Amino acid sequence: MTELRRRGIPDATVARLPVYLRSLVALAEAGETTVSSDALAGAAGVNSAKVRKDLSYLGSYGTRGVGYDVQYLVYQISRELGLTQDWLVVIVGVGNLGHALANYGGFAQRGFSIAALFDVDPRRVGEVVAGQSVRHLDDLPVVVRESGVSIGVIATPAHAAQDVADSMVASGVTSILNFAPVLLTVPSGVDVRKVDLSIELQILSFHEQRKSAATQPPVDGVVFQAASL
Amino acid sequence: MTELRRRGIPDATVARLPVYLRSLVALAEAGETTVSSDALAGAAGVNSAKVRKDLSYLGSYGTRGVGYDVQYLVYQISRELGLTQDWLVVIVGVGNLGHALANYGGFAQRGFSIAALFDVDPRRVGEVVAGQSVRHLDDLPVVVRESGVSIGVIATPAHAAQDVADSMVASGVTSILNFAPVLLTVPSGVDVRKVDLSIELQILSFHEQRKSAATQPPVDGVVFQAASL
DNA sequence: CGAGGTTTGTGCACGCGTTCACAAGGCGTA
DNA sequence: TACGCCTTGTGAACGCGTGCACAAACCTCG
Repeated sequence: MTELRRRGIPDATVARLPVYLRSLVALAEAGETTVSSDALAGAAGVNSAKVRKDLSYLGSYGTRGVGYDVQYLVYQISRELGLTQDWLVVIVGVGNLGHALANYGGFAQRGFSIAALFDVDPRRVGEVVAGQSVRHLDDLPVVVRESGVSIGVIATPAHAAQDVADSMVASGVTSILNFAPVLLTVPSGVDVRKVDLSIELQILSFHEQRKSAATQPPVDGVVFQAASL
Repeated sequence: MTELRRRGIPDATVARLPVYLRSLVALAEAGETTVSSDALAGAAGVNSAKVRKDLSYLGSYGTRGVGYDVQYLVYQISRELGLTQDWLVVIVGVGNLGHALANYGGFAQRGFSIAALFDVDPRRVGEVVAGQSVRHLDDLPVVVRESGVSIGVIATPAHAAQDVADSMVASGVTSILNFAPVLLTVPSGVDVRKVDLSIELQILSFHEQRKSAATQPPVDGVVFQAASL
């Protein structure tokens, strides 16, 4: 922790780097060689000051009066995000979501390789999904250890997620992407990111309700109420 | 705009309310009648001060020295999130992800009903998914208008997403949940939430890289060791 | 070579969210 | 009723992220 000056990249910035990266790749494919912070901001949906400040955390890779070299920036962001190396990923739970994830092209595209797929349902074990034969969850520790898998994706029902996470962590997985609607408990040093479809919809519902409430006055009395659970 | 005191609920709080709700429902099913902010905080994975401050935005629903009534809090949060009414949802794109979303039980469970599924692929139109016959995207405006659909889910490839969003907005959809890896442009008044699997993995990759960088010097010191910390 | 135009990099102020810490208030018991 | 215990509700301080505004730096053109 001595010269970790450059390592102080804010989480908010890290979360935006992949967005910049995607925009930059698109620009590169469109034949653009340089891009200004303003143009990149437009493509990424943020303002230009934020782009410049974010990129400044990586170093001074721009040229005043000109902008940023697209290819070079693609490389620098990729390197910072660790995308210059391949990461091995295991997916546990080959239901509808697991299928979708296994077949999702965006993984391989960014250097994430699916090392193996797992399930506990005997009817699914052996099934071929995305070119891989689904293995039984019991094999997870062996695969993770022997292949050096570091990232695990949990696409199981909620009740199974914690056990799967424990098994992953015990086998050596240090980053987990969790799609199950439960709070995972993991040791410090293990990163967990959560994607919860139901929560996203509920947040939309909140804003949607405010919109309709805005069009008509706030009636005090109990007008109508639906199922209160 | 006079007594809109209660309407100033911070976004960060809104994003946590569904998490509290889920914990509270679980507590209710476990037979708990009251819960302290500390216990709820433990279940939701936050600290108790945050729970109390968040809940205070809804009103003073707790009892000092006792805690919160579980059932009552479930009702209040549900009401605030707009979950006491049913929301109609359309899903566009019935690929792997669309299938997963259509079959995801978490939707109906919280009062979200799938009004219709759409795709443009003639081979998919007519297919029955989750009890619904997939319709052609051309029918979207009619369905949205006639049924009063307010929420749209986009599970299409990136290149089709903006057109779908435009069509949704033109038909009356005012909230969009977007799974396509593109920035959607919509008129003000329309809410968009984005879920991007690839970005989540890249964020994990960033942290994963920092871990490995921390255990060995910048040069080739191949001293690999298991989970420290 | 100098002037003008353009764009980066960043110091600074502002605002939001988090956390602390404690007064206010309810409940049970004697 | 009075006392002690417990938990809420919230004022206030702190820290992080955002956005502004501008100096520094680079390019082009005359």
